[in-house]
Amino acid sequence: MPELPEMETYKTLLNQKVGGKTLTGVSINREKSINVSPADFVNIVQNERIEVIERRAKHLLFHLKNGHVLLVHLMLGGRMFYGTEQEKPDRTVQIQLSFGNQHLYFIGLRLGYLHLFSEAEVKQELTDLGPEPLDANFTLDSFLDLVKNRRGKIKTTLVNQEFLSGIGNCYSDEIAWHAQLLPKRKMNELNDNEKVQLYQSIRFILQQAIQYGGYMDQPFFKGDTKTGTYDNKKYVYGRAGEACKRCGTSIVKEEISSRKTFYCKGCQT
DNA sequence: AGTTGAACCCGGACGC
DNA sequence: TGCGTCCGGGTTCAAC
Repeated sequence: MPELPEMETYKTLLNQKVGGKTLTGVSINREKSINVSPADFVNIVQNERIEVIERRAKHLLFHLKNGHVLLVHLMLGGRMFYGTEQEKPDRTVQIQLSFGNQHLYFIGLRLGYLHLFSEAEVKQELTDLGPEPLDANFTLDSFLDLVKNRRGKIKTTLVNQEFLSGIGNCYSDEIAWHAQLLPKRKMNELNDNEKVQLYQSIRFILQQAIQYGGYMDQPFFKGDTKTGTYDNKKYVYGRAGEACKRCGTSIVKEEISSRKTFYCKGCQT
């Protein structure tokens, strides 16, 4: 499931591919994926130019010239592909946005969606999100302040979108491993050094994952070599039974707060 | 404030 | 090849 680094990668590539382009066609194959009637959706979106694509947490915002915004959340299993009819993967397409003979395909949307809002409405939709962990304003001091009243586990706190936005199941494990902390440790039981380390690991892991194009291994377009190269860089997530890259101990998989969690018993404490 | 559990959704993996 | 069954998992919401 795409998290911050995956959406950041999509954002960069989308701006290159469709930023400034005009939507020539819209095809809605699954009405549940949108929040207005298909007719209204087409009326507002068709022949409109996409000015810029922005990311907020795990969402993407397609800003249209007419002031409307397409708010995308891929949730689980959702993905996008850009290319011609021939290049598109052999998968069910829920929504298709066309730019001449090139199309942006939304695939695997189940709980994921493409909602149409005004600028004011979209702002309202995103009000409950916590800070962006990679924002320049998100300093060590602001992190320590944020953590002050937290008593939950590292794992559940990191994936809480109201605490920090954009971190999901995969990167919370990667961050805890990098910080050498057990995911089930309580926030309020961390000492100052551990809190500082956690902050630094959040920034490091997310930045590194973006640099490697995230871990979604399906290409965004034909010939895409950027997307998904973090997949074989992963330290713990999905590596149960494999050797820890730091100490060699076998990585374990355990359910923590009803979430699949991976960590190393050898070097995380 | 934290935790748990259910509901949402359906493509695709799996079993026979 | 085909049919039935069940899983995954971010988010929301209710209950404790």
